[in-house]
Amino acid sequence: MVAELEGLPVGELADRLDRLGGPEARAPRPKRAEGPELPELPGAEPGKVVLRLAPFPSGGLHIGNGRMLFVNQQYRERYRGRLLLVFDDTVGSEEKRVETEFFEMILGDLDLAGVRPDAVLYKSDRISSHYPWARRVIEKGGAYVCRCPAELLRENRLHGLACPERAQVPGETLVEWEKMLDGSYAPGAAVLRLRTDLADPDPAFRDRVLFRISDLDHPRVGHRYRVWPLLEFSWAVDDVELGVTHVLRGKDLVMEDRMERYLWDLLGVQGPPFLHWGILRIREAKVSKSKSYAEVKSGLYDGWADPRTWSLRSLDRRGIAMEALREFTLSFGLSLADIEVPAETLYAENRKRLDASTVRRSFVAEPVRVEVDGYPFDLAETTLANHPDRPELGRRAVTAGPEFLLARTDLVVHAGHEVRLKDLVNVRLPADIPASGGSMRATFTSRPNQRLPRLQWVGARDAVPVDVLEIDGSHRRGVGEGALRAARPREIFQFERYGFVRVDADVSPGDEPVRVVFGHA
RNA sequence: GCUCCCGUAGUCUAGUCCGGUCAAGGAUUCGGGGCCUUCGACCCCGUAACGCGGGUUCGAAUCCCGCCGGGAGCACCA
Repeated sequence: MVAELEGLPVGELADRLDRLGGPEARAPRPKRAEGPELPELPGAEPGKVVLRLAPFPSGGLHIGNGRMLFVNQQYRERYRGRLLLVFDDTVGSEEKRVETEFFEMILGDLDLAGVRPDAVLYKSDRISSHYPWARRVIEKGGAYVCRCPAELLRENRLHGLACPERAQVPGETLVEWEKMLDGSYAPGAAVLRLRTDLADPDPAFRDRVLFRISDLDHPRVGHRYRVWPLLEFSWAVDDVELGVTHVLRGKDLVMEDRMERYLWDLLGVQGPPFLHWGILRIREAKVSKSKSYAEVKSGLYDGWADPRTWSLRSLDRRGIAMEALREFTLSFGLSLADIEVPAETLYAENRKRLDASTVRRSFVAEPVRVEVDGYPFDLAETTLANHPDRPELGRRAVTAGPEFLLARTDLVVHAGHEVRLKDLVNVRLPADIPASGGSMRATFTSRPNQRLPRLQWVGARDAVPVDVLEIDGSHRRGVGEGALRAARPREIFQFERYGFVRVDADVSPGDEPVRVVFGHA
């Protein structure tokens, strides 16, 4: 019997089942719900969770930082925990410098994102408390002072070779460590290295550097310290001293987990567990932080809110709600896979929020002037609904014909055919369409609504120039209906058949052109 | 090269730890239809996936082995 059934197509099997047990045997399967949002944190107790955000102040926050922001925020809310903002402002390097303006900027970005930390701390204030930990590690024989040049150190690490100083006993190391601190060594002349295992299969983990000497001027603490901890060591200290209960960070930092744990084991202290997520990229956002930085600094970009930066503030400027960004970001869970997502997914999330509440306006890009012969005199003006499905959003009066501005691209597509000026009248277009900025004539045909291609129009007598800043940083010139003269800063509109736009924050009523930023279709 | 991580439809994701209820769910995209005087929204329908090869098992997306593919790390940056 079984053998007979095997190999039958599914449909056939279903038929036989129906004959055997009827519909009862094939009850519709219950729909499974969507999965839970984020997994529980190991050992998390409500009210006792302490999380930390650790941005490096070398630029504004961008869309890629969103995951760190919203995941931490989400858990903080779930467990009613504390969220510490700890600026990871050790000196950095020549290429990666701490800059004063970014402390304020990041605070602003967090506020924009709706993330309000319970405390704001600076790593640069905590350096002196890292020194005793260094001593303890040295005393345990866990570290040595290495005077190899950086390149040699790197080379040796790759080949698993020890440098002569690796043989130091703690007493000797302590002496050398003091010399590092008292200025006997120049920057680059000596470092404190962890003693792991040079045969460790992971070359990245072999005798990593714990402290180095730098005399870069720090914007907050100046030259107060010349011996600076590296990220892994500083967090091994601070995650414990600040009472952090869970470390949630991107998987680019997994090796740092191992470093922290190694140090904790060495010193016999207990540290928090780590959770990671993979790298999230937006397909359209080829964000290179250093490129954005350079372009903003050089003035090529329109500041940190330039759409090309994909910074949080640029998304806000485009009318993308941080709440939509949060939903979007959280929808990826804590997957460790590296993913690339089209921006459309974010736009879809935003559109859901915007569509119902956003009023419609008429806008035409790169217009051609069209005079309609035989246009009805009584239709010099009309009123239009602010929203097609929501009468409660009201109506506005608009100036109509006989002179219109229409998009050249629309005209070209329908040249020689009859079209409908949306919500107004039907006209026949000639075969020849002039360049944008030119003028032409069309012929009125009828008034009733017909199933004709619909064209967006702006009445020429009351048109207002509009400048749309596009996502690629270019500016598109066009005209909008007169009602846009009253546009308020940061107001969001849907330009019908064009997309959602947001009025720039520094626009005053009456400004021409009206400057708006394109959000998405 | 070495180490670690990851491979479910076009793109994300749920399911994988604890094998059967997965004839694989959701989102987005795409296609078709409906409705509305937007190419938008909404409603309905549809296309479409367990990387490959072995093994264990009555039974594998799930466990084991091998391969292939992708990513990250190997800084005196964070």
